[in-house]
Amino acid sequence: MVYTVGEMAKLLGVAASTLRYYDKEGLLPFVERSSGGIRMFRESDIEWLQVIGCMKKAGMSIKDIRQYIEMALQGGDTIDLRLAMFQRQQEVLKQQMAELQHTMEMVDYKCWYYETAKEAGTVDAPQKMELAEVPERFRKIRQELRTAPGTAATM
Amino acid sequence: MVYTVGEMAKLLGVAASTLRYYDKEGLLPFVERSSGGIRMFRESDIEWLQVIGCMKKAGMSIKDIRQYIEMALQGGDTIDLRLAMFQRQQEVLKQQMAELQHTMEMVDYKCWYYETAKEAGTVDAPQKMELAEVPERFRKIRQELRTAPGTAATM
DNA sequence: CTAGAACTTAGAGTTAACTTCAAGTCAAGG
DNA sequence: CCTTGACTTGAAGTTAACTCTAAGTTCTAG
Repeated sequence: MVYTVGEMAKLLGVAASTLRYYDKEGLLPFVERSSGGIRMFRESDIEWLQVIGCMKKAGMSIKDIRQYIEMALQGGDTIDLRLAMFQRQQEVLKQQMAELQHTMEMVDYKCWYYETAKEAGTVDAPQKMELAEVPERFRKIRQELRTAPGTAATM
Repeated sequence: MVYTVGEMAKLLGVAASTLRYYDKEGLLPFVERSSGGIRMFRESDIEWLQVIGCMKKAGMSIKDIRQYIEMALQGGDTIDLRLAMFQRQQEVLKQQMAELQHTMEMVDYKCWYYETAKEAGTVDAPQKMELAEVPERFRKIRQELRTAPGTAATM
C-alpha cells in the first residue's frame, strides 16, 4: 500500500503542505517518487514520520531532525552518534518535565488563590493571608512568586 | 527599592528589550514611570513578572496573558473569570504532561534501540527483533511507532 | 555644568515553521 | 481524448515573539 502526500497527511492529521515543507527541508529523503514525480509514501515510512513527530514534540528544530535523518540513512557507523543524540534528548525531556511540574504548581497555587478570593468576595483574602494560614503545599511557591529568582531565568 | 528596566531584566535573566516589548504589548500596565518617563519597577512587580513567566511557560500567548492582566487590574468582579482561566490552564498542562510522558517513552525506546544496535554492531538487531524478545515496556510504543495513529494528530 | 551610561520611542529586521499562491503536470474515470 | 481533482515547484506571505537601530532624553558622578 502506498499513499500520496494528501493521503499520508490525512492519516497523520497534518497539512499536506507541511509534509512538502519537511521534504523540501530534507526531512524525508526516504520518500520515493513515481515516474511522474509524485511522492509515494510507503507503509514503512510511517515509522519515520512518527519519529519526526516525536522529535518535534521534544522541541527539536527541523535542522536538528535533519541531522538525525541523515545519520540514520548514512548507516551503521553512526549508531553511537544517534544513541548520543537520543540520550541528550532524554536529558532535555527530564528538564522539560521538571519545568512543567513547577509551572503546574504555580497554576495550582493560583487556582487556590482565586477559589479563596471567590469565597471571600475579594482577592485581599488570599493576598493578605499570613503564610501560616496558607495551605502547606502552597507556601513554597508563594514565597518564590513574591521574590526575585536566584540565578535561573524565569521568563 | 525600585529598579530600572535593565536592572529588572538582569534580575529575571531576560533581555531588557523583552521587558520593553511586553510593556508595549500591554503586559506591564502596572509599572510606573519617573517624571522623566523612565520605568520604575517596584519590588512587588516581581510577582507580576513571575506570573507572566509562568503563563508563558504554560504555553499561553502574549495576547492571552494580556487579557488576564487586564482582568486582574480591573478588579473584584472578574475573580470568577480569572479562576476559570487558571482552571482551564490546569487542564492544558495536564494534557501537556501526558504528551511529554508519551514523548519520553518514545525516546526511551529509541535509546534502548540504539543501545541494542550498538551491542550487536547493527540496527538489524533491534529492528528485526521479534516483539516477544523486545523488553515488555517497549512493546506498546514499538507497535505504535510502526502503525498509523488513530484520530489524534501525531506531528 | 557636563560627560557618558542607560534610558526613551517608533519602526524596521529576524527567525522558525509553516502556509498560500500561481502556473503548470499527472492520473483516473467516463 | 478529455475533464477534473490532486499533484508538482519556486517563491512570496504569515505569525509570534522577540531583537535591533536610530535619534533623542534622562540621570548620576565628577
